[in-house]
Amino acid sequence: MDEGETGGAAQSVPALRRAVAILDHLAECGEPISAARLTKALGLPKSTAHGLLLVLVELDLVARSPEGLLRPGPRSLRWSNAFLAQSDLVEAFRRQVAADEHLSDHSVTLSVLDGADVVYLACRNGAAPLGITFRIGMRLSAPFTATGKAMFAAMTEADVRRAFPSRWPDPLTPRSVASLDAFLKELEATRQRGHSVDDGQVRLGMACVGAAVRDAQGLPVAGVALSFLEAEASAAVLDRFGNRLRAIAEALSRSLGWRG
Amino acid sequence: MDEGETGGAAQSVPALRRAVAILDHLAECGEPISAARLTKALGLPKSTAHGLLLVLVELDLVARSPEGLLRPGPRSLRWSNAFLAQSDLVEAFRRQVAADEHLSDHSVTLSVLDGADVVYLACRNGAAPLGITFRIGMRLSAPFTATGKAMFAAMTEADVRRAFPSRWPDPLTPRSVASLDAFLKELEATRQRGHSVDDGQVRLGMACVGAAVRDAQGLPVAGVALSFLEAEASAAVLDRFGNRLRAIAEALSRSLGWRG
DNA sequence: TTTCATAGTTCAATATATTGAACTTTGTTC
DNA sequence: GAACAAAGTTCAATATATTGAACTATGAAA
Repeated sequence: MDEGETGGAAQSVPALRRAVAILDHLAECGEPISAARLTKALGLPKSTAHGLLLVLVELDLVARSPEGLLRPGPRSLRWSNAFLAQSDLVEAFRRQVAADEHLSDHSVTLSVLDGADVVYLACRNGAAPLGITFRIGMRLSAPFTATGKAMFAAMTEADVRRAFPSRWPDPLTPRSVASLDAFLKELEATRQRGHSVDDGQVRLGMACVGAAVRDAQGLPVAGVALSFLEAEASAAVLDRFGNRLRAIAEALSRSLGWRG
Repeated sequence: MDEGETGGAAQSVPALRRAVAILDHLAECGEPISAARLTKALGLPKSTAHGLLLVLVELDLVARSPEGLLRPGPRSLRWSNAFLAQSDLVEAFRRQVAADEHLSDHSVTLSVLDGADVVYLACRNGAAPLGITFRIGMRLSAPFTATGKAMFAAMTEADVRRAFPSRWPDPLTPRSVASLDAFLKELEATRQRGHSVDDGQVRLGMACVGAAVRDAQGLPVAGVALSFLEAEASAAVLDRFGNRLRAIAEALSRSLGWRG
């Protein structure tokens, strides 16, 4: 999901770009925000924002409270549901997870990289009170997650460096890997081990193992992970489930045409 | 989620409206489609569609395959996740379902009405092989679903008739209620019974009970339902869980400010 | 290979969206 | 209640998006 180039004649469609910027901002904000704050934050002319927001509200992309506060509306649900329904990867993951009884008590997730974040595309939450519930569409800083680590471990160092051109993401816990250099060392260990490990980098008390899913060209296009309470995550357990996960990742990779 | 009015000065923002129409069509289509077919289906000028699609692809709202086929892209995930994260109703449902051990083996769903469909906002799928997996964002014709029946039973006959001005939705199974008049009779039975019942109208072999969630004004804003294999859905079971569900719907309604 | 139809791409004249400025409404302070 | 600042709304001149027509590329049929 790179910042793509338009190719050929440059197209602008500024209304659409601004609508997307508005929706992204509302999503990142995490709480309702006034039109004035939104307009200032995005540097839009008042009139433009006014017109755009009227239509965004009409189209159910934005919801306006009686007090005039704005938050995302429900329209995007139909598109995101359609995206997931038409994803071969998600379908393969859902099938694989439904069929695997070894994983039944644990949280299993599938995510992809989007810039410096992972985005969760499918989640099967287990019963353990991890203190975190994975949600489809949820984003986390990639270097701290088992899925992110697994995907980056399958890339060149140059590609990893390119993903983090400026400041390192804010840590999620005191255990979150603190720098790019330390991250590169972890990735080497991940490659040696065959699967990735998050030992409390996303959430204290939670441990995860992860593995990368590859496409037909061998590029890492997704990561799968399994999460545990830290108390049950002995080295033997992590290894056992790490291997299980690698097998799943391989099965998914093969369904995407990988022939490694 | 009515077709809202713009209020005040009419705003057009046609690029945005057309982008939304494109995304809706891709979502409804259910499979990848060529730009030419999409353009013809929506009656757009070729040039306009061309430009819009270039930008939609650039913004990750649409994905284009190497063969030029179009399908929804991943961008909407962040907005739909934000919408769900900021919904008091969804939050209350998630909390309620997580806390209720009576429901643990069954599929529990929360949906809202959108025109003649219900849209699922939250789903906790159980272990039973219902032959259907509820997904967030998924839509079904409302009259056949337990949640739809529950919501319509809490409306006036005029409002129900207004929701179905033209042809009756295509049945999902041979048991799907066949007409508006038959539906109105079902709604009367639902009101008498206190909860709704779908006895194979969505999927043969699956039975559901449902109840409506009301807002502070007493209007039905959502429905909750519990699904079973038909083989386990004796009248006693349906009644027991119907009552359980009504209690859940009441708790949710109260969290939305209902004081009935 | 040629022909033809369809799909995709480019471009500038025309249509209309954008937005600065003015106005109105709302909320706060004195 | 008056004064003031900020938020929200309107409107037409200006900027630019839209799109018909022309062109290019692709695929199928003969």
